[in-house]
Amino acid sequence: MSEPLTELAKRRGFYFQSSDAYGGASGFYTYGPQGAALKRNVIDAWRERFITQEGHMEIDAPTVMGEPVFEASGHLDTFDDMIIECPACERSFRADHLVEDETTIEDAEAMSFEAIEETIAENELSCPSCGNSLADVAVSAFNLMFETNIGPGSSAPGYLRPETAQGIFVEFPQLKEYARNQLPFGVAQVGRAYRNEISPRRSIVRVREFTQAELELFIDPERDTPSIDRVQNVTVPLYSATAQEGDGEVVRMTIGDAVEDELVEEWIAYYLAIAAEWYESVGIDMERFRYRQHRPDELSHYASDTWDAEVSVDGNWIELTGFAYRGAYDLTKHDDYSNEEYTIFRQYDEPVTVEEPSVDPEMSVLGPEYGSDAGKIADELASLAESDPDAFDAESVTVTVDGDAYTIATDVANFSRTATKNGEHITPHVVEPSFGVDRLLYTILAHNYREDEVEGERRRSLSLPSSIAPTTVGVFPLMTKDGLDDRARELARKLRVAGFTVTYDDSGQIGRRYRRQDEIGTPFCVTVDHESLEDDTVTVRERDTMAQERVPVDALEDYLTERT
RNA sequence: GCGCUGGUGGUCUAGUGGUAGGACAUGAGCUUCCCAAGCUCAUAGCCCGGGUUCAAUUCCCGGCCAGCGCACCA
Repeated sequence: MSEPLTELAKRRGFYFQSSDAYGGASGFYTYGPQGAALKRNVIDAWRERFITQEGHMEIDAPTVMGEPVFEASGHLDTFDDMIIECPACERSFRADHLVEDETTIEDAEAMSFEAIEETIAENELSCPSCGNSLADVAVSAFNLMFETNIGPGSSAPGYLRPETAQGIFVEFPQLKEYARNQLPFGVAQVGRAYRNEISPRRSIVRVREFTQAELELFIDPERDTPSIDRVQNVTVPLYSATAQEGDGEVVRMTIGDAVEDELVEEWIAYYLAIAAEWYESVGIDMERFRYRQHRPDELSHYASDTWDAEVSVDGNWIELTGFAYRGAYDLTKHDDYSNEEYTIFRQYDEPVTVEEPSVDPEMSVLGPEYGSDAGKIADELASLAESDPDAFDAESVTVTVDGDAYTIATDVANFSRTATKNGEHITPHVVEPSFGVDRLLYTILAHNYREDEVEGERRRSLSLPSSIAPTTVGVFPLMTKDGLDDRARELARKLRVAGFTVTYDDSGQIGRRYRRQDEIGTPFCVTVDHESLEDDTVTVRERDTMAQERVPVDALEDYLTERT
């Protein structure tokens, strides 16, 4: 499997088990110097493509939020699983799924623990695995969210966010101001999220603390369309839901055709296109890459179309990114649960006049005249305008408050049969590409890991793209004498000033130093030798081909810039 | 969470009821060399807790961690 990679990752400082000195903590990893640099470079590349080039904005929200946020988002329910464990075979199952599968109840998730237990007992449900009766077996809770308390005591429970997205949705009312109330606009966030996974697996592929890079694009579903024309010729490998059900296979087709055939929702399609190009640029092997559509049974209840970017590593497909059309779900929920409005005012091209009888009573008349009844009279006038607008054709109208009839002059009521509307409030729809950064790093390492033989010796290297390699250039003196090391140190300093990530190494034989850099994916090594002292040139050695080239020191910066 | 297998320097590993040996890597020195050469020296290890025992890294129990399967997750 991938032991050589895990071994290399630890030995060379990409990532390793966290707090090993205390026995380790399952599902937590520390990125070492190389890993942290690689991660930073990949995230920077992501920002450049998905934020800067798209003209979106980035925010940085807290990782802890209060319970009401997750009540609204649905995570408190959907991440709180009801588990039942069979006493005979000790397998555990989702109790709510069991009830849904075996009875006519369709929404067992909304039931209480007691109700689930009763239902299981009444229907004499048994273990799907061994058939043992599950009646009178207790249902226990397992919440995937890490819980904490905000402030002293337990009156204000909070949770570590299970996804970065809610930090964006929650702040929508403020964020829309920064977008000057104009759709579409995109808000991105790169940050940590936490899930108390039952069993973390496969080193950094499934962990309890991970980094997400998410983009939430807010659109007007009726007016906004993506620039498909700019990406229509991008070819992507699509594994559709229907293909998955039959014997279908991955089909390579252009984004233009995929949208034309209505295989992929057009906004999703746009992101599939730019993401495919981006994945390739950071070193994903596109021969081991596909976009897989969620089948209807795995779609989230709010998503109408979702595609995952998946890669094959060691023969297993792992998910890198989810591209989901989330509709109005998230904003509608927060609109309902909070005190704010999660809508955008969509202005009409032309103001429209609509039939909408209304009154605007002169309270400066009604108030002095009727005292404390004035408010109620105004309310009654409003109802009357709705129920019988024609009544206002007369000189006066009569309304009844608490059994007393009041006759009000029509012009005091300020009746109007029509209203002018300049627009309406709409709830934007959300398109969400959500990247798992740790899995991406794992894949980049796995897809670029090379083993070959050079003169009988095994050579291991990471063929990372220069743009994301932790170190860009290694600078070595051929020998530590005749001032070669001083010259090399000076060159290293100069290149650092020029903005390159440089490592200096004069330890041991030159070949050993090349190999060290090969293992951490450094694309270039520069060697200062005796010739350098005479004509100010150096040897540049390229990682993948091991080819060497003589380059004047003056031209070195340009040489490296062109190739990174 | 359940099951199986495992846990010895930074890495890979040998071995043992009387507290450990190698290789690689790393550091210093010699060598001064364009792809892990050689020599000398050095640094560094039995996952944690309990039990049995005169004595446990070794045997037993529990835990932690890892890989895999189931389940869970996307």
